[in-house]
Amino acid sequence: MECVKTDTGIKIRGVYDLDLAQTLDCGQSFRWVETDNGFEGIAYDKKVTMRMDGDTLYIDSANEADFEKIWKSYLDLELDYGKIREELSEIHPILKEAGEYASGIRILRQEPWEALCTFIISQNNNIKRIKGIVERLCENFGAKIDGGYGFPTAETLAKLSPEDLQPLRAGFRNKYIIDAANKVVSGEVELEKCRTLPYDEARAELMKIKGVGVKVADCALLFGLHRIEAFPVDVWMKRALETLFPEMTAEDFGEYAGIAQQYIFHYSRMHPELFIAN
DNA sequence: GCCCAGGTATAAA
DNA sequence: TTTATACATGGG
Repeated sequence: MECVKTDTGIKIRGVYDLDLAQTLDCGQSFRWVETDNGFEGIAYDKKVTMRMDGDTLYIDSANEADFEKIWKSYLDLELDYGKIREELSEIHPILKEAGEYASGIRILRQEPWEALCTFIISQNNNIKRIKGIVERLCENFGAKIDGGYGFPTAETLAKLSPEDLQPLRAGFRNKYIIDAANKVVSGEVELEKCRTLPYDEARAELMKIKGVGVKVADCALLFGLHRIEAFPVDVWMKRALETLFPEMTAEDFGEYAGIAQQYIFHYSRMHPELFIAN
């Protein structure tokens, strides 16, 4: 993997197991939009555009320092997903097939607070509307950056009341967002501790927040704190498990359960006919 | 109008 | 411990 400067940003040669559509537009992050030039989005207060050409990743509006500091980690480029797919393939033949089908998915290392907040918004909601609410959240309360708005900090939101979030049109989730901000700022919930806490305790830590149940907690752990053993189960995944892996539970997927979950989710979404029976 | 969307809090069985 | 219902909003 080698990063060099270009006219418009940087390019990185030797990037494998990465498909930007599968990774940036699969419901783990809500701030990426596909344009003519690639995927445009904001993370860590930086706006960039990404596109792939073979094994080369182009990131426009980025520099080499930010690649080392932000984007290499954000795209999880130092984890060998090919090797992980091999290990998962041993667990179950369908997992092998799902992995091959969605081999360009990576688990983003998003900012913990952003992941927590966006998945609170995601409950009983659809991706299109989630993206709209997140966009309004950033425009209204995020810091102005070059080309857009960063994700608002917990400190900023903790100063507000649920009524102040009315412009988001997020409905009953407003009070959950404010509760999360308050508990993160007061230290009652320590996000960083959730990186190293035993999984069950990390989950319980996040579930102190109103509006955070097992699903939202698991998503925040997986996508915000890179706890890749977390295996978020929603209504769709529950059905996929019952149909495709009737003999298995979430724990059986092992230390890479979160990656397995993403493969299964993508695979099952692309093969809805498997579930018509229900 | 009705149903649903990568759920959760709450009350009741 | 398990099961039913409300919750805000917007698109189909």
